[in-house]
Amino acid sequence: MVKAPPDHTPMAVDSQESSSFESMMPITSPNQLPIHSMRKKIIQTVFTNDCCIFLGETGCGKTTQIPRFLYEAREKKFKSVLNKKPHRNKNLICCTQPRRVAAISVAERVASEVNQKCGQLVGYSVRFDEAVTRQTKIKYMTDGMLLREALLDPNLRQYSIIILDEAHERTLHTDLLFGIVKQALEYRKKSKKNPLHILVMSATMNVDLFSNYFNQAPVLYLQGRQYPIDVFHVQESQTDYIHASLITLFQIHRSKPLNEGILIFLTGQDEIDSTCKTIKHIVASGTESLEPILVLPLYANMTTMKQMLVFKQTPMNIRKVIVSTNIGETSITIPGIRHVIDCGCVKIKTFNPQTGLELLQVQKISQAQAWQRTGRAGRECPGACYRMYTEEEYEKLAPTPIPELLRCNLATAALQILAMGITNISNFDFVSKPDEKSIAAALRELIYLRAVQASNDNTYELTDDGRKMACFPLDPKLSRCLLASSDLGCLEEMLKLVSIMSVDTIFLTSSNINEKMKMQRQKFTMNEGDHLTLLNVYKTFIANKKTKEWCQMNKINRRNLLRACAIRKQLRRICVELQLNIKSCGTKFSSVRQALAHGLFMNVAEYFKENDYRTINDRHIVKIHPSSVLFGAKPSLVVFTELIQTTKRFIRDITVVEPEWLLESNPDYFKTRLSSK
DNA sequence: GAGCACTGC
Repeated sequence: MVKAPPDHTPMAVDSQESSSFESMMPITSPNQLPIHSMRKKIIQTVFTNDCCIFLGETGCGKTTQIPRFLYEAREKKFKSVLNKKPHRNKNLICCTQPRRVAAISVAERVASEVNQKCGQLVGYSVRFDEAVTRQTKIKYMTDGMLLREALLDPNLRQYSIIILDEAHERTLHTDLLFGIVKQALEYRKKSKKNPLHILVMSATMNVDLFSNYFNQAPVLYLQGRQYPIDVFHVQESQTDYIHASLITLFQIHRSKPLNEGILIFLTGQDEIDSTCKTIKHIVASGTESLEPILVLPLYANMTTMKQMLVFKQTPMNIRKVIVSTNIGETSITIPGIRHVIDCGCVKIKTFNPQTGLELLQVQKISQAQAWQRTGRAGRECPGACYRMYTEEEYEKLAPTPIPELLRCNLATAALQILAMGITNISNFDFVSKPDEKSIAAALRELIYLRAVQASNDNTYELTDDGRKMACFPLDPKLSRCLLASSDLGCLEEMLKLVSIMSVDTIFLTSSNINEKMKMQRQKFTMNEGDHLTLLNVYKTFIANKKTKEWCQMNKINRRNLLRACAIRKQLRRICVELQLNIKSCGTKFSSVRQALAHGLFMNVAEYFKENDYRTINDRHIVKIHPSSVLFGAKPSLVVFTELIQTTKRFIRDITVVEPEWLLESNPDYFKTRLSSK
């Protein structure tokens, strides 16, 4: 059953998979896909095994075609044997995706291929959006959505086939699902009715890891359709990848036809904005007569309108150059790209459980990521990739990125695992097991938050509050804030605040942030700190009918604020279900700050000296982030949402608190820690 | 007086 892996040649990619924007591209008839020649083998492998692994690069059509194959094969079998269809709304086939847009757009595509509307036979389910009816048999969903369902039914009984797609990305949710579906598989095998089949789909890496995890599950290799991509490495190691990228860019620009688009991968907003400026400057300076270039930045914290510019067709006599973060790696597919320039680096957040510090830093990419970037050059036709690192340097890169589960705070994951009735986290069957210290740190945090209590033998159980906290799609610290605000009579305010804290920054930032903009911002400033300031923005946004004009005038990211509104609605519904005390405190904001202190009491810093603060928990010396409204002020005691190290250690989103609040809410914790009093 | 990558429930 196992075939030899294909050569690791440049990947081929087409428009069959991922991203909502691809519907703009010409659709290839699915019958042309090479995967159809393997149909029989695919069906046989899935139905004769509990679990199997399919490997295939993007573009082999596995995401769109395989669920359909399996559905059709099963229908045929049922019709011939029983002459009737399986039960309604059971025996679903689901296929998980790490991203919402992928789940939705693939579902829409497959629905149209069977000449139906989305939500009939083929549907999707993502947060805030669902197209599923009683007729639905094939359901595309985000991995996080299936994880939510697993909290209600850990055995996932409405599914007969579960496909974990894009498993190589090793997202937190997919990794947790590995353990959950494995357990469900064993349970359903024992119960002997309603058998479950698991299918893991991945790019060509981690084969042994996945196969071994599922007791030597068989592996099937799927051939992709390949557009060749030429890969070039620099001859000598580069110290300045931006400079190297610029030189490469202009070499391509001088020698290649203008209709061939160029995609440059860099690491962050500042770097991208300044590089775009430099490119424009070089072209405009006219020291060398160059053909015109349209330079467009691309990163997540831009308005949707600005992001959409990269999809626009460029006139024939202008070169399109996109300078992007790794949002351009998987999330957004840009048409017309023939050349990729890869700086070899990525900005990534890591968490150190020992120190509780989050680090946001530039790191080298993995080999897998290098190929993912390379693949972006050949989505429509042959292309080229220019790597700003030597071949030797490439060989030294880690083969795959570190799974998210191994580099994040595990508190939320631990709470979810406990909520599914698994009392010993260390016994949870992780694909890649996190450090015992990380698990211990997460449990300690949950105990402090009174979500969990230790019973004997290394086992833990949820408290009543913990069960409630697990219902919220939030960091447990924020769930605690909600419960506290219910007691303090300010849940309405906290719902708004927690929702804003769940989205990216609502302020538009750019390098040309001017004084006028700062003045606009100051209108919202509350002296008690950033949290009440954010709440103020939210309220003013609502009072101004959520209009685009108001957002533009105040340099507010409307997309993120609207998202916060949707989150608030969802959280409020959960509060109603949990019968919390939904009240407003009016203008008595001190209760909001007190409720914040109840959830964020592990994030407290006291004034130390000059511009330095010291955290109560681990005695780190930190500074107030310049984006804070309290920057420059020196309150003696604050709580903060986030402690992150970039160039320095910063605390972000800060509120002034009173020592009494802390002592009253968690006397044991603070008795020994607070130096004042 | 610095400047946050990307997902997801």
